[in-house]
Amino acid sequence: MSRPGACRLFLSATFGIPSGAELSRQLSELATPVTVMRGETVETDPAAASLAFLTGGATKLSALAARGRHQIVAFHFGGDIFSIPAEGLHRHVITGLRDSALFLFPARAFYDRAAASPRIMRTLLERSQTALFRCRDKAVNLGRKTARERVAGFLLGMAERLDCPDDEPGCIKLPMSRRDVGESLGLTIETVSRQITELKEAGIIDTRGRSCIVLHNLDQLAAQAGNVEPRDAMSGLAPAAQRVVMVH
Amino acid sequence: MSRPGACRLFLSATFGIPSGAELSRQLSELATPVTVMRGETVETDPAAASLAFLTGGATKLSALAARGRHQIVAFHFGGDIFSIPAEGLHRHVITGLRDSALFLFPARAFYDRAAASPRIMRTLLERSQTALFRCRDKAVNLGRKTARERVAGFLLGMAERLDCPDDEPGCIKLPMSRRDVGESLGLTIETVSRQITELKEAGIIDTRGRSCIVLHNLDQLAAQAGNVEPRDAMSGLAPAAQRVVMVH
DNA sequence: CGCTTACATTGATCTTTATCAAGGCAGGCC
DNA sequence: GGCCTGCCTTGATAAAGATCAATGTAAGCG
Repeated sequence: MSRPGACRLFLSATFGIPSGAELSRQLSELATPVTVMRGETVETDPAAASLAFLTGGATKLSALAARGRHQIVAFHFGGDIFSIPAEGLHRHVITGLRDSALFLFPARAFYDRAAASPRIMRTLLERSQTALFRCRDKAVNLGRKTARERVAGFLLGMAERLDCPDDEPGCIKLPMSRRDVGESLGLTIETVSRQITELKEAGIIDTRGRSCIVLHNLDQLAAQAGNVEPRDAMSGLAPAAQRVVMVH
Repeated sequence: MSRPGACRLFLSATFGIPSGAELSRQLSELATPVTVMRGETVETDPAAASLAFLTGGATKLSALAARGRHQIVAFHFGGDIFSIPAEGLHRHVITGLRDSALFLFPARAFYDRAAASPRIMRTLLERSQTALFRCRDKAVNLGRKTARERVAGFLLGMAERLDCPDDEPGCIKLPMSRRDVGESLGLTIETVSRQITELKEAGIIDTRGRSCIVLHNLDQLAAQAGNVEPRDAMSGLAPAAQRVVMVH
C-alpha cells in the first residue's frame, strides 16, 4: 500500500472519518512518514510543535537538560498519538525501542484543518488530557516517591499498557532497557536494578531472562507503589480537602 | 451582576463567542461557581474529570500521595483554564493562595456541548497542550535537576507569569509560601530556603521582606537553571538526535 | 507600638540515592 | 557451541538533600 494510503487508513481507524473523505486527503497531505529503527533517534522541527501518530512499534520521548542529562517523558506504543513540544526549556527527541513507524505532522496546520471535524478535535483533546494526567502522575512520582515506590508503580503502569503475550499470567516483556527505566523514573540504572532485586527477594515479582518480569502479586505491588490510600482512610489523616464541591 | 452573567462574560472573553449566544447559555448552565478563600482547599467530584475556569485570584493544584505527601502539580492565576483529573493514582485538590473565584464544569458534558464550536475546541486543545508542555518541563526538573537548578528555574518561570507590580525592575511578589515552593519543586522548605540564601549571597537575587524577590540578573539565573544549552553547543556533546526530521 | 504567631532561616546529623568500580550473565554471532 | 560484547547485578564509598532542632524575623492585631 502507498504511504499516503496507510496514513489515511490510520486516520480513519483513529478518528472514524472515512478514508475517502476530502478531510482525510487534506490531513494526509501534511504527513511526513518516518521509520525509526531500534536505538535510532529522531528530532523534529525545533521551531514548532509536532504531532506524531505511531502506527507500529514502540518509542520513547525524552527531554534533554544541561550536562547531558536525559529524562524520558513518555513511552508510546502502536496506535498512540502524541505531541512533541517546540523548543522550550528542553529539547525533545524520539527514539525507537523497537523498529517503529510513525507519521509526523506540523501541529498547527493539522489543527487548522482538523478544526472542521468536531470528532477529531474531541479525540485530540481527550488524548491530550490523558497525556497530561499521566504526566502529572509522573510528576508526583518524580517529586515525592522513593525509589521503591517508583519502580513498583512503573511495573504496574506497564502491566496495564502492555499485554502479556504468552500463557504465563502476569508476565510482561519490557521493551526498554534498565537504562530507559531509570531515565523515565529519575533514577540511575543501579538503583533500578537493586529495587528489582529486592522486589524479587520479597517474592512479589520474578524475572525471566533480561526483559521479562512476572508480577506474582499485583496487590502487594500496588501496596509498594505509595499511591494515595483509599478515601476513607484519609478522612482524619492529611489536611486534605475541607470542602468537596460536586460538579454535576 | 448575576453569577451566570459573570460566567457568560468569561466565556466570551476567553473563547470569543458572543455572550448572548445560545451556546454560551448552554455552557454557563453547566457552571458551578465556587469561591476559594486563601488557604481553603476544595475537592471536585472524584468520579469524573472537571474543568476549571479561574476568573480571579491564584490557586495551586496538588496531588496527594501516601503518607501525607503533597506534590503541587501546577499554579494557576486569573484567566487560566485547567482540568482536574478524575480519581486515578492520586487525588487532586485545589487550594487558594489568595481569595479566588472560579467556575467548575463537568469536563465531559462541557466538551459535548463545546464540540459545536471549533473555536472553543481549538482553544481548549491549545491550553491543554500548554499545560502538558509545562508538566513535561516539571518532570525534567523533578527527575533530573539539582535543588539549585530547580529553584532558579522556578523563579524564572514565575517572573514570566507574574508581572512586577511596582517600579522596581525584576521584582516579583510570590503569592505562595516557601512550603508551596518546596511542594512544587519536590524539595523541603529548608532546602528551598538555603538555595535562596545562596543565590542571594551570589548577588543574583535579593529578597524584600518575606514574599518579594528581586531578580538582578536574569542571564545568570538562567545559567543556574540547567536547561538545555544552545543548539550548537550540543553538536558534539550528547548522543542526541542522529537525524533531524523537519516537519513542514 | 509592642506582642504574638506563623513563617523563614540557619545549623547539625542522618538517610537515600548517586557515583565509582568490579564481576556475572544473557543473547548474538561466527 | 564457544566466544564476545553489552547489559545487568552487586559492592564500596561519596554527595545531595531530608530530617531534627533551635533561632530569627516579618506581618497582623490588640
